[in-house]
Amino acid sequence: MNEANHASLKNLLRQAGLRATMARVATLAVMSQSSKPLSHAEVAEQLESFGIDKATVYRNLNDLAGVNLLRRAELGDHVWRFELVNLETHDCSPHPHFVCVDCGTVSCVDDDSIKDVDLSNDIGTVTEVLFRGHCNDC
Amino acid sequence: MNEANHASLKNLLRQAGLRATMARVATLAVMSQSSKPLSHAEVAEQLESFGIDKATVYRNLNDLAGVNLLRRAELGDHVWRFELVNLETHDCSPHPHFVCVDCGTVSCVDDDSIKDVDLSNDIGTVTEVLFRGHCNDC
DNA sequence: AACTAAATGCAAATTAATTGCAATAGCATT
DNA sequence: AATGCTATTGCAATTAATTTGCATTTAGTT
Repeated sequence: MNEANHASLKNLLRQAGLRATMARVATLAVMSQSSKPLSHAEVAEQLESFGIDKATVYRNLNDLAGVNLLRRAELGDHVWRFELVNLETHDCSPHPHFVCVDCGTVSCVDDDSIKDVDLSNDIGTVTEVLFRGHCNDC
Repeated sequence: MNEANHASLKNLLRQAGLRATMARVATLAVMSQSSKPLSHAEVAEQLESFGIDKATVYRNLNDLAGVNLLRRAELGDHVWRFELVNLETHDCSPHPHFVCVDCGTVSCVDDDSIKDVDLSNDIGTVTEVLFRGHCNDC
């Protein structure tokens, strides 16, 4: 990570009302480099090599989700996953996810054809759309 | 529970390819008397007074879900909930489900407009479509 | 009634997530 | 740059949900 990014991540944290600690900047950095939602454990694994404790990672992921820098999602496998909220658009609206039942990998589904679905049922208000199946790698 | 019910629950189990044990019949009986999805713990609590161990309840709930007598759902609070599948009305062909994160009730979504979605992504093969949200009653 | 595989009870193990507390590190202020 | 206050961290221990190992029991068959 370069200086500029580091500084901007610190600013993001401060603007959100959190102290810009090394562990939080590192957590945000990991999250911003991932294209898919990550579990607590996956983030912790990456950060433990920097000497950051997993309890700290857990607390920080929750803290960051608490100020809407991250989105916390439960994709049906009993593991919390986090993904970076789009910082430019600050678009907190969730998008569909695809969970592979074989390998557990989670992908974001950005296909526009799927987005309309959200509104087309008469049972209630849909807040989350989840697809399960076998990913192309499995 | 009367004789007739008891016998029919046993038949249900045998037809599904499971042994009709006392613990399983009792589990099905509890489930069939509930109008809401129940957690493992809630079912276990009721059955422990009959001397049925909670590990057995956990195993049986999963077994029953495995043969589609129950449906297992996850509402976002990290607790599995089980619901009796309505045998008369539940169409076993795959269709989307809607889970209310407030009351836990699972509804079948039959809206045709949703069915095409399954094929329209390029991440993998979708086998299950799940919507989460707030139902009209909540 | 006897047999055999499946199911059970009990206890212990896993896994994910959280918490208590003393030590440490941000950051505002001097 | 040093000071002080509080939030944050590291570490270990805990909780909660779920699962597993294994000896014993039981359902369904012969």
